Amino acid sequence: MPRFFLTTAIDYANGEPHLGHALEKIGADAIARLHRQLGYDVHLLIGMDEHGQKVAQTAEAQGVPPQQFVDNIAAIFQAMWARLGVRYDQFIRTTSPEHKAAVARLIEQIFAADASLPENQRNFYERSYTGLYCVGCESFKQPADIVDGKCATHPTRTLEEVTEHNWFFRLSAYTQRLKQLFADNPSFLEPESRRNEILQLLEQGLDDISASRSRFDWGVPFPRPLSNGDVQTTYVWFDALPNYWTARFFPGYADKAAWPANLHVIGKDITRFHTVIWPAMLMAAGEPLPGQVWAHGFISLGGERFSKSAGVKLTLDEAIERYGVDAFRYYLLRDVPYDGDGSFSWERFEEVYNSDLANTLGNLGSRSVAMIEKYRAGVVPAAAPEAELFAAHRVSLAQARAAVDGERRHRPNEVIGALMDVARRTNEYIQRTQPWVLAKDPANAAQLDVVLATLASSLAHCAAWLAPVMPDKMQVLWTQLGGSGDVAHARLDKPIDVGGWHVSKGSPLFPKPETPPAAT
RNA sequence: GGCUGGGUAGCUCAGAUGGUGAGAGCGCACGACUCAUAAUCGUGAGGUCGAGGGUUCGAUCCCCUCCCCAGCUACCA
Repeated sequence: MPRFFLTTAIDYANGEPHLGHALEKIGADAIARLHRQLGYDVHLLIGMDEHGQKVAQTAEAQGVPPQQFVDNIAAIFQAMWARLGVRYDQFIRTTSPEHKAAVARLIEQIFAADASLPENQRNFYERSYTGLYCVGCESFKQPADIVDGKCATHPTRTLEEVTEHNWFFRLSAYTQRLKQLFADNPSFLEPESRRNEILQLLEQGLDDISASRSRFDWGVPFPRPLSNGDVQTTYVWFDALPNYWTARFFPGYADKAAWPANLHVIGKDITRFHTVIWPAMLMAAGEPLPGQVWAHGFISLGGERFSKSAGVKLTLDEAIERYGVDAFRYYLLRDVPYDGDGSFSWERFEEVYNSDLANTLGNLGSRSVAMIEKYRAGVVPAAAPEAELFAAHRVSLAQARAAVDGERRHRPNEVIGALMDVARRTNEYIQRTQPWVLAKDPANAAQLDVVLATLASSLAHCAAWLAPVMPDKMQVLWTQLGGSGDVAHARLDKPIDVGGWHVSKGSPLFPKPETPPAAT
């Protein structure tokens, strides 16, 4: 059984989960579930990035010890993932002893490699860093952040020139090897638009980066002191990024999280870290590289962008409560192309819910089950589905397959599109064959058998393929059709035989709300 | 400023190595049907394919200029 180890970005424990977090996790969850149903041995890693100055500051502002603060945030995130049906296999936290020990291990691995290199080529070296420091932000500012000689966010403060002595990582030495990586393996980073940006960056050449910092201590102590004896704190690159690699050092995960991962799912804002710094670190440590980095787009709300640090304008609770978790997952995955940006609006949500879920899919389920009950006492005839219709269905399913692990991989919205084609085509088929007319004359019994078997089979495929998107609702549909057990165990790469299944009509899968929802 | 990708029906988008009538879904209008969640099916609506110029027998798709949008341009994560 092929394994598929995928990760999502670990979320910064500085606030509550919002729409942007949800998009990434739901997308990764759908990708993971699709792979499970295609027979992969899947390991989905999710977690929290809990160190750094901001977390320490926020905790202090709330008068809480930092560990207690991040424990609380982590619990909130995990509760949200549970609520959203995000089924991860491992939840990693950078404050875990296992992670901290493994970070030190990775750094030591690089030092070990350095031992055989001439001094001017060693990955880690000490250097003074001089920059303009904003007291307001408590961080160094880059030229882009500076307006008229002042920090853009604290224009009343004076920027101070501050010098720090740190451990540095010789990122500049990897420019050529990274170029080679992208030349040899273009799909290392997708989508292509993001890859182009990184290639451009590499053309400009890379600067070395800090590996340790002195101004905060909420983090992993850098394993080696500076020559002056100071022990500094491991900087974010060497603390957060390695979580994908340190996951296997947690008890019970040595095999499941065995390095390398097949896929890193990240937001487009952190592409550079994952496709330049992270591979360089791994090269320095002599570790294999992850299979692929997939940089998804963002979702906006009324034109305002969501990011990890943006304010919350829409609570996930509101979005979930409107039409239920599964409808929310469907809407996000269907309307936000994973390789592009999308926007959230209540009007659009309602439109998608009514059109796709209630009218096309939900109603197809209702009418099909009703007819099987009415005309065949609830038993799906053991006839072969109609050949021509299924030939068309198979084309759609092949497209869906390609959107999982084929040419168009990691595009859940295309899986959804293909299955909606199946549903629409099946509705047309009903209209064309008019089973209610066939049912009036017993001479048409064989023909009616074919039609009803075709409907049940079409729906079973919809349920199986859309289960990764809407786990609960598709389980209900599957059960209504008479499918046994867990729809999540239905294989997508094998035919589904529905002959003899006992259908049972329930309440509508996607009921329309009694009163129209409030406008945005 | 530099670089990259875009600007196609009301909305979200697909598409053509340049050539009979430019497509899909949704929304809308009209018609059909009744198995079904007043659902479904069919038909239609006529969008200067961002603006101007050029190449060509012919461009929305090629070239040039311009306008607009998004992203990237490296130590908050």
